[in-house]
Amino acid sequence: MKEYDHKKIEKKWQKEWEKTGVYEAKNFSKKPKFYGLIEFPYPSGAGMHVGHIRSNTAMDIISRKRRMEGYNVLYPIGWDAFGLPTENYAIKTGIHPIKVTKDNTDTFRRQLKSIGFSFDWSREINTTDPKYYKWTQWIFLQLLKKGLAYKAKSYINWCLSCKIGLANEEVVNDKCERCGGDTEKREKEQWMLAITKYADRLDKDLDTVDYLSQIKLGQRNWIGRSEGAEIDFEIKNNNEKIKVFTTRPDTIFGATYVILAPDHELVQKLKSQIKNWSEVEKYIKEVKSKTDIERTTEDKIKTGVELKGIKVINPATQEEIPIWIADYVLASYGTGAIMAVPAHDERDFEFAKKFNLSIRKVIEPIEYAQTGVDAFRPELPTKDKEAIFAIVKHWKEDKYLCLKWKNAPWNIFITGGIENNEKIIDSAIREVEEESGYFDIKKAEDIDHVMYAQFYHPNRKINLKTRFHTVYLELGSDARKEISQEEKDKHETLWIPREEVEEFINVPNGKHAWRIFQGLESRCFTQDGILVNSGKFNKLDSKEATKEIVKFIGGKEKTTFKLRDWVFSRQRYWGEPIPVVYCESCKNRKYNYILLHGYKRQDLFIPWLKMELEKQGHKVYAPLLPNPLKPNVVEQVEFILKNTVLTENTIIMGVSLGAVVAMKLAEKTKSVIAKLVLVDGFIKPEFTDQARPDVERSFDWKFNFKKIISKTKERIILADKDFSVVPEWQLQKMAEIMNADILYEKPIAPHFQNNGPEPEILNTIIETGWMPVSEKDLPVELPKVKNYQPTNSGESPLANISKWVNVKCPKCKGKGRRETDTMPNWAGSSWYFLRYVDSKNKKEFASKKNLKYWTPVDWYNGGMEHTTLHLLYSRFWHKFLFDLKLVPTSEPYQKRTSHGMILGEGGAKMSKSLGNVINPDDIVKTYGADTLRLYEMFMGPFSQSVAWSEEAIIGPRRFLERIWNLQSKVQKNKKYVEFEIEKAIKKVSSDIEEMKFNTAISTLMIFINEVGKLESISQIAYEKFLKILSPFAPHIVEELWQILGHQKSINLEPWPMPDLSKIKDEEIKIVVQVNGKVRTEIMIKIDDSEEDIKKQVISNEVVLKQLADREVKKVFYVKNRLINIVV
RNA sequence: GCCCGGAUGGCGGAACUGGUAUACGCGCACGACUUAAAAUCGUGUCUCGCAAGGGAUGUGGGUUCGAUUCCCACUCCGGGCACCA
Repeated sequence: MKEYDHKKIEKKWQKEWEKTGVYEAKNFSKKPKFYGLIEFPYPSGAGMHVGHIRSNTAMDIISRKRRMEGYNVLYPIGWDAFGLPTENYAIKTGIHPIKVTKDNTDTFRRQLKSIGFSFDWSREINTTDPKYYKWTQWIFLQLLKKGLAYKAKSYINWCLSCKIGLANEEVVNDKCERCGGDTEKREKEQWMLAITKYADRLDKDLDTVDYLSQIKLGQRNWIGRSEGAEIDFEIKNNNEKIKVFTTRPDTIFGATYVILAPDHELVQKLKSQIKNWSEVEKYIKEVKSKTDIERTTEDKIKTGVELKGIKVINPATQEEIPIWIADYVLASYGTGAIMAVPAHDERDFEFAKKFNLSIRKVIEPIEYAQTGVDAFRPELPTKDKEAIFAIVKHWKEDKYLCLKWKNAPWNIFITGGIENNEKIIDSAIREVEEESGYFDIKKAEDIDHVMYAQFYHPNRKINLKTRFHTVYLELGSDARKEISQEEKDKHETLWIPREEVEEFINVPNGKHAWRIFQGLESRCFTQDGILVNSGKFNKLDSKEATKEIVKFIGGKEKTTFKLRDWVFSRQRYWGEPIPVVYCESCKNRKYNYILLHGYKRQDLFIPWLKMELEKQGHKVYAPLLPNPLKPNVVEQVEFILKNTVLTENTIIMGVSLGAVVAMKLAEKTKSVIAKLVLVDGFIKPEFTDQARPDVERSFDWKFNFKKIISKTKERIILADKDFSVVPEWQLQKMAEIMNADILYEKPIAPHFQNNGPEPEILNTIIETGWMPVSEKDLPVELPKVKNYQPTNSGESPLANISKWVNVKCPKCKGKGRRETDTMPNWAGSSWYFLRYVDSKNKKEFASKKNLKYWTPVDWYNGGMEHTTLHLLYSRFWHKFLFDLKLVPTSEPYQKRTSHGMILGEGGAKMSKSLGNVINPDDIVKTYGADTLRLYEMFMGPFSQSVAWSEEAIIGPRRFLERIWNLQSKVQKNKKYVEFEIEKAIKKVSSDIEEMKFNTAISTLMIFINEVGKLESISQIAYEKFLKILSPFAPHIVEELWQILGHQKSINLEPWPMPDLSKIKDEEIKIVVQVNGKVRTEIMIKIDDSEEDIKKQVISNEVVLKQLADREVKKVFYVKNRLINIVV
């Protein structure tokens, strides 16, 4: 027997696998498919981190097991190579990022190969390869076409000394991470992606996937769905309204002022009416200059300024209330304005206290007893009652009078009902006298704390819904009357010292009242409760009241999200160029618009659009069409043709039936026209309102779509997603046969009938000047630059290359200017898993056939740090591609798990500066890849962070050596240790599925320890063992497999199924407990009856001794496990 | 401040769904082999106690015949978020 020489063995098998291509996935196969995915690495200059190996090995183990289980497995690899570190390195050294990337990926590739991962290297991808990013750019263009990519002003972090824009992660405590200098926020036009349009689905569809629960939670928190209402507050003596978003419409009667975000657009609009404008302006300036840190930490104390001279009307109370601006209200969330309800919101409460604003209570707390003997009994009637809670102080000591009830589980203060017309304080004094006998009251005070309780009263046998007023009483002396026997039977009275009261009181309401009384709890009550001071809504609970009140004040139920649109621009070099060209002349080109209304005159739609377009210098023809109430399409088409001329400068936009007229016009026009825009249009009459047969009969409903296409340069279909009259499939068919772009939107008013601007309509027809590069000209390749430093103006270094920047406009062929921003790192990684299924495709990002076969990803493992952003972004892109029918599923990943980090020795993060970085190459050299793999899987639970240990790695190495040495003990004819091996197979199989690799390995070790004690081992058992070890340590296993005389790779062997019948023991050991303490063990026959076992145990010597003469009260038997005797 | 994890021997950790706490590995100690050392193999290794027995899973309480596991309160460590109406 040779010695275990890991270097030789590992190299030998890595070569062999590469030669035979055993790990290459076959597109299409009769076998079931399995797609396992790891996050593709960023090839940094530091080389591979041992953490990469941990997660790669885990998926490798699963993939290898799946292959042996008969799956066609895809386990691909590639490089996420765009990004800052490489660019910063290029800035420092002047070496081209392409070269840096090439060197780094070469290192990574060599390192990954040295560990023996079963990647399909034939599908390797690289996000910086133009053949790859061509498709990243292509997806961006699709987003642009659908209106999901747009340019907007947004803030970037700007380093004053480096003079470059910084990513959020480069700003640490408001300082530049590179130079330590100051940073500020600068406004810049940036590309944005409208991920918020997918917020709802990104949230809801989490129900359909198998992600770890923390991951789902992380996603949900990030999306931040919150349901509430939008409510208008009218400004007095002005036509403006303040739109407010609130999740608590039930508290509106308590809204005593309104706050706008300092940068809310209304603030500027109201300037002329604001009497203290200079003060307001000063405040707005101050807020702008504050950094995030100042805003969020130092400034927990709230600041703000009243807008003097204007008031708004509270729509519920009709009161005039003041308007403030304050920076704790964010312009970016909800509507950028709130109604402040200081009595029921902590922040508003704090603000109101500071500025002396009025606080009005409109919700009183309620406690529902749900368990215990006083639980509410729905079958019994409920009585409403007013009552008191009396906190009574001792005449001398700091003690308080409490009652311990005898028939109910209550430790509580004195309570009692208020009788007719009785004053609250009088009622408290009377109750104290009745229940305790004390009557010398020195001081009495209503502390103005009211709360409800709904519970069952065991003495009175009814449900009560009681409103408790809290009263404080102080006794003057111990003077006490005799109390009735009836009271004595109900409860005992106790004096409890102040410190013990909170612990003693066991009714939540009582505890709450006490804490309020002690000043331990804020008087601001933020939960749901019962309404007061709310007019006709009094006595309703929050849930009921919310709906009613929204209806009453004409508000709108609305869901908002914390999620913000995705800032997609980077002023950097090393990223995908954004494939658009800016064309000034296209932006400024003036058109002749023809706007066509639908059935009846559409006053709501046309006027604002006409105004808007004319303001921009376009000519607009928007006639009232003949017979709008009995419309005839043919007649209307002729009317237009008679009254105006169609030229190549004409844009026709039709709404509803107007869209039909528009199509017919396009068919009839002599000159080609610029654009045809169809808003909620249709091509079949049965989808018009059935009450309008005249519309149906107005013409033959035949269209010459070929002609329409040839006569229009561009065709756009805009549809209200929720407008039910025209079904989605018809819109899609229209888009298909007219080769039109289709946009689904959620307009402000249904069917776009808002009487003010509908932003989506404007977006569709107003030219921004940003022209998409023609798809056939993709990719827009990154040009070579001399210097990677961003420009002084904050643009990317690309802006300096005039040859690259100055190009023809893709539309008018006039002078154009390329976008010099590049895409963020997240772009290429949002869809890379789709490319793997067809990585060399030149016509599509991946063929539908391959996508259909391989996607979704069955199992995706990655780091916890990527579970919010990367996962969300790629889910968004995937849903978008799904909507375009380009991918077969709406979710990209069926299952997502995550791994813990590997920390340096001692528990600190591995870093160059600490000098605790472990180079995997060294470990592979001294111990071998198999040892490294085993160690990383064995070191701790996979999902948790673990510190590296130089010492502990020897354990797995010794284990492998023991396995190696065991080969001399293998005997063909030996009876095999079936019990041990079958048990191991079962445990290892299930542990791998649960990613419990550490216990799987310990099972393998236990097996080897057991077998090592024997003289020899049967070949059958040894081979089975090698099979279940093979995913963990593939090299040594192949070698031993070959030594045993096998020709074919062990990879091609089937995964062993545990023979459960061999695991079952005839006789087993069970534990005998007396009073829960282990006393002895006995052997029983498996599945012996409880009776038999009891008999055996009772006569057991040890047990008899323990029992002494005590009587056996009870015996608990857990089948085949334990028996507990209670005496 | 909020959210999510975690806390078990000298160390990494194990324990199914509430049923023998400390599997497996490292380290350490002793022994065998050796002239010797390393390697290897064997034995031992939570703690108090001679033993019988008792005590230990961050702390305090609760539920239970029985709690590392469930509930309540708290402490410490790690990660994420930042006034989200």
